[in-house]
Amino acid sequence: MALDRQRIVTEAVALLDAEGLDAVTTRKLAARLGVQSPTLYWHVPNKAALVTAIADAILDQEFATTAAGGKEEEATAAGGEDEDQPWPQWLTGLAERLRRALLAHPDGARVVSSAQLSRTMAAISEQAMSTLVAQGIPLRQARVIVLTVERFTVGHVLEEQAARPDAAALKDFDLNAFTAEHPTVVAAITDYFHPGRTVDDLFRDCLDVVIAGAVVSAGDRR
Amino acid sequence: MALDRQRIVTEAVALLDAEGLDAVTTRKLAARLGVQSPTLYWHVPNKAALVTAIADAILDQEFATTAAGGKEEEATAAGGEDEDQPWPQWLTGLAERLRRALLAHPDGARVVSSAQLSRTMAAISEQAMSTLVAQGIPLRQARVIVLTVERFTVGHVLEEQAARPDAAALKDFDLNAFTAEHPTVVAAITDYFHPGRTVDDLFRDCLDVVIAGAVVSAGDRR
DNA sequence: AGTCCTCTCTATCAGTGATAGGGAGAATCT
DNA sequence: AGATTCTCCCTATCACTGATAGAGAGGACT
Repeated sequence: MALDRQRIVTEAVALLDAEGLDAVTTRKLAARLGVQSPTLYWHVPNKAALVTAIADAILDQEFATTAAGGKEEEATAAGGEDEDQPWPQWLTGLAERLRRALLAHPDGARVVSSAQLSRTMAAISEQAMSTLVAQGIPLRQARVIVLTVERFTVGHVLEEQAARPDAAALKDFDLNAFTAEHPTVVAAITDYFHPGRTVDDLFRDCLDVVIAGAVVSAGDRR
Repeated sequence: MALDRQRIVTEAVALLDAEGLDAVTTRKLAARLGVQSPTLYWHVPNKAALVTAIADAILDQEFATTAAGGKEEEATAAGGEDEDQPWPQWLTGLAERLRRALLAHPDGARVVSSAQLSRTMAAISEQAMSTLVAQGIPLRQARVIVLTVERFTVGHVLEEQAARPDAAALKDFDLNAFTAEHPTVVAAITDYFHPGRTVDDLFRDCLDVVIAGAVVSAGDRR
C-alpha cells in the first residue's frame, strides 16, 4: 500500500490510542508503517505538523461535517446537533461533542492544545460564532462566548486527562496532611462524588455555569 | 554556594525565563549551576518533579501568602486581594492573579498544566472554595465554580502562550483562503481588536462571562 | 581509627527529532 | 528510444535528551 500523509496520520492516531502521546515517535510510527523513520519527513515537514494533523484527525471524528469546508449545504443536523435549536442548548451540545472528541483518545486534549493552526478547530469556531450571530448575538459577544466555551472545555479535559502522578511523586504524599491543609477541597470532592455523580456530571455542571454566563452576557435574549 | 533543591528550582525558573520550557534540560540547568547533570538527580527524583516544582515556584510568586500553609492567620489582604469583598469580585481578582502568574514566564501555562499534584494550586483551590463557602455558597456549588474558573483560566492562557507556528507551517497558509472559509472568525477578530482592545481585555471579557454564570448558578445571592 | 553518610563525579545507555546524500524506479521530455 | 527529471524510500549519522551505574572525595558520627 502506498505511503501517503493520510495513512501516516491514521497510523499515528492508532499509535496514540495504543501507547499515548509520548510514544508517538517517528521511529515507532515508521515501524508500524513498515518503513524507515526518515521516510516520514518526505510526507510531513516535522513533528509539530504531525501533531497538528493528529489533532485535526481527532476533531474530525466528531465534527466531520463541520470541518468539511463551507462549500456544501450540510442539509441539517450537522453531526447530530440541530443548528436551529436555541443557541445556549446548541453551544452546550458543541462543548460536549468537543469534550467527547478529546476524551476519545489518550492525551487528546494535550494533542489539540499543542496543535498549531488546526483547520478543524477553526472550522468549529466559525460554525459556532456564525450560529450565534445568526440568532442575533452581536459579533463581539459571539466571539467572547465561543472562545470562553472552547478554552474552558480544553482546559477542563486537559485536567481530566492529566497524567496520574508516578510512584516517586506519590511516595511523599501524605493524604492526612493534605486533608489537614486543604479540608475544604477534600470535603468538596467527597461531597460531590458521594451521591454517585461522575466526572461527566462534573463537566456538565461546570459547563452549565459557563453557558449561564453566556446567556447573561448576551442580554438574556434567547 | 551549596547546591540544594531550592537553588535548583530557582535556576530552573531563570532558565525557563531565558529560553522557554523546551530549553529546560538537565544538562543546561546543571551547567548554570556549575555542576554535572547527574548531580541533579540526587536532589530531584526526575524531570516531572522538577517541572512540578517550577510550577509551584511560578504560582508562589503571585500567591506566596496563600500557599504559605493554613497555619498563620494571614491578617488581611492576602497577596493584595481582600478576602472580605463579595465573592464574585474576589474570584475575578483571583483569576486575574492566576493569569498574571502564568503570563509572567514563558510557557507558564504549559508548566502549570503539566504539573503533577501542585501544592500551591491545591492551596489556591482551598482558599477559593473556603472563601465562597464562607459567603454562603453551598460546598458543591463552590467546587463547581472554582474548578470552572481555574480550568478556564489555564485553558485561556495556554492558548495565549501557544507557540507561534513555525515558518514551515506558515508557508502553506493562505490568508485569503482562510478568510473565505472562516469569514465570521476573521471578522470577529478584526472587530474585536479594532477599537484598541487588548488581549487583557479579551481575557477580562471572557472571565466576566464565567463569573456571571457563577453568580447565576449560586442563585443570585451576593 | 574506622565506618557510615552525603554529595558530586565519570562513563554510558537507549532513544529522540532531524538532515545529508545515495539510489531504484516511474514519468516526462526531446 | 534514449536521456533526464521527479518521486519516494533508503543508510548513515548528528546533536541532544532523560536517566542509571558505580566510583570516590570528604565530613560526621561511633
